[in-house]
Amino acid sequence: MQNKQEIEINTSTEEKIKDAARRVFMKKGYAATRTRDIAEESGFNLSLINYYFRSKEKLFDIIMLEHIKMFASSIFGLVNDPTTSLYEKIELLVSHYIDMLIENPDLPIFVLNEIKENPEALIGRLALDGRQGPVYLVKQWQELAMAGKVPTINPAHFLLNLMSMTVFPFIGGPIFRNRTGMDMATFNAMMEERKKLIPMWIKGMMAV
Amino acid sequence: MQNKQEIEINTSTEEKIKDAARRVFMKKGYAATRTRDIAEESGFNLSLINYYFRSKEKLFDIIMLEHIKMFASSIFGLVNDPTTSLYEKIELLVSHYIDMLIENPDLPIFVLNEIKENPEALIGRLALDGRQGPVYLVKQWQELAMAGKVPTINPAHFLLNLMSMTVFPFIGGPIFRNRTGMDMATFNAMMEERKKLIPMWIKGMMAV
DNA sequence: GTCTATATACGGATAGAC
DNA sequence: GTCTATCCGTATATAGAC
Repeated sequence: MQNKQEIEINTSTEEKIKDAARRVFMKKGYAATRTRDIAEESGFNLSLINYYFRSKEKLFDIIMLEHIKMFASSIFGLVNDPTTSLYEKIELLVSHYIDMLIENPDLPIFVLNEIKENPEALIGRLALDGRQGPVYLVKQWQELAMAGKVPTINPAHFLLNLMSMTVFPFIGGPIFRNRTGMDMATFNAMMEERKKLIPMWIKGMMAV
Repeated sequence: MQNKQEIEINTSTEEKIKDAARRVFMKKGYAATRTRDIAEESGFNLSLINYYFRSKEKLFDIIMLEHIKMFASSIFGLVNDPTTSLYEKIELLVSHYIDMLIENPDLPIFVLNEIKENPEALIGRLALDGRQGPVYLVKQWQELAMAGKVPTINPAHFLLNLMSMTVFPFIGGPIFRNRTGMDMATFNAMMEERKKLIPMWIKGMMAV
């Protein structure tokens, strides 16, 4: 009787509420979300949110932590893989992020916005999850730099460009689609194209 | 007596409340902002907000409209100037935006986030302000394309890249600075560098 | 125009029945 | 575990004095 409920997978009430909360928080942000919205979205009663999660804030914390992990830690293995070249890493990074962003287009603006509103509480966790120690990707860059195979400008520019070109189209997506009259399917196809284009452009920038 | 107050410039109570509201809304977003915060920030009494603006929402609308205009309409003349080349337009655009973003680093995430939460209400206005009719910048691009001087991929990619590389560093700025331990002055200096780098990179991408 | 005091509504959280 | 009913703090908005 007691261990029966431990076996349950993703259809438990608790999990359903979390799923609903994820959707509502993502759409409206923390402050604009009412626990009543989450209850309605989940199909369960308002009081169950407090029964399972104590408070709106605790529920939000759990979900936010999951998102931050999704953003950061999933790429840890990738950038530390000694068997792939720097260029291959760039290709894999871009491809990985674009896949994730097509699935969750609202994720970046949600995370970045909540971090902006509450930096102390959230950036600390993000750092925790970034793991310490040297990243293999950085080593590879430094080797290229010493060999004079890479421009002398601050390498952070390239990292910024990589993230910019990958992530920003999703953040500006709603406006962009509105201004160009582009539908979602065409937009996503364009993002798929960018999996190959972005590494190519970055490569071009990095050529001395 | 009646026309005296028309001459007042930016030090009226109304304007001070608007300034305060701009700051608080920008920092916390619409939902998380309390009219009390605005009152406190302005140095005036809570009730004056309703006296001058009827409601929190109306005050927000006014400010948001100003921001959207700032974003969109200030570049109208620039992209329609027949006397500058396409490349010069890119340089001017990047330079213009980076200046604005150094002044108002929180502006993009604020505007993009509020638009995401309330697209119907806000995107319509943005379109209004975008003015109709052909943009000279687009004509110049098409001429280059017909002359085969530009790659065959969707030109929207370049527009996206331009905006991405210009705007995104400010959106991701807090995280970026935290991860790299970079201070604000160094960050801004890096953004200044990008005024020259971004047009150069875009030019490289556009070469066939 | 600007303030104090207050009406009114809303949202998070809990008590308690089932 | 899940529901109904309700409490209570907080936030917007307004009435009315000065």
